[in-house]
Amino acid sequence: MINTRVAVAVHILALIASKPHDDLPSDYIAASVNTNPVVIRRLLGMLKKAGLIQTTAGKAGASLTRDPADISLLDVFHAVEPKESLFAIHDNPNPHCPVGKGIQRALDEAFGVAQDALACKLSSESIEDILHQLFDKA
Amino acid sequence: MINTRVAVAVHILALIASKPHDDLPSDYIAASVNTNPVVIRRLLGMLKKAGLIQTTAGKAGASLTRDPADISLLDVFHAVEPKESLFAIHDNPNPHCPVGKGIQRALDEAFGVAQDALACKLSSESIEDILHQLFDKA
DNA sequence: CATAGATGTAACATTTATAGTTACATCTAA
DNA sequence: TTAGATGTAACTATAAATGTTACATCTATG
Repeated sequence: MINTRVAVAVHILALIASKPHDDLPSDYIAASVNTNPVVIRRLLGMLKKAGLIQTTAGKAGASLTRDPADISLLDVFHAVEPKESLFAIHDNPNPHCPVGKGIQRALDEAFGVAQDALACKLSSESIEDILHQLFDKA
Repeated sequence: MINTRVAVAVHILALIASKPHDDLPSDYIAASVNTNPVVIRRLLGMLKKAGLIQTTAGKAGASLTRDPADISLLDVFHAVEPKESLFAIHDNPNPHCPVGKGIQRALDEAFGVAQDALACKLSSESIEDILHQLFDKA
């Protein structure tokens, strides 16, 4: 199971996007997410490093660097998840066994195909889509 | 990142499929995977519970219950990964915040789409495909 | 310019999942 | 009967995720 960072980061970005004219302190965001403000600031740091938001030390609030429609869930995923492989593969299979020798490459290939499909879908969903889900009455 | 159980389980099944006439003891499989035999037996237990293999207590070896072409990586995934959701979602977002109130449902929806795409690809790859990757010369 | 309130970040604590290990009851087959 | 397996419980070790405390530093304002 993938950690909650992706979910929380989307929550944060949706919150910022939903109040573009307010400066939301990390305490406020933390109250919405229901966690510690430092957890929020850590994630804001990662989102900033990924270029998705802008902040100023000492000054409350964070702002999106681009339109919510142009921030995909894949962007968010990559911002908060450093590992490039979704599936872990065991180390040091026996190189003297025909299966052990080639299994890592075979798994890389097979898992890669699946991961690409996941990434493709994530790249087609945006923060704006999340906002619509949140606020558009069915 | 997803645990190594899926990778190891595929390794195990490929090994069994590659030697259909041998009874491979868990010690042998463990030597190929490079881990402890009990780890292998645990995974064999899960694969058996999922109906992918057959074993007999006290008797060496496990056999596939169906053709390698009919065992998909999605089957393996579900056999060793009990959680139905790939992405974790944080608990107890603030219900008094408009974003907090609806975020879980929105994320469920968004992540579900991506997870379905992943599952689709995994279901289209079989143990037989892995064997081909391992043994067919390019 | 002092100060209240914010960010940025290090350091530590807690919890949980994963993986490895030991031990042993039980079964199979020779 | 006995050697060699499986099945499984129980314990250990390790790592990752999350929560928390503390504090340096910055911003804006009276």
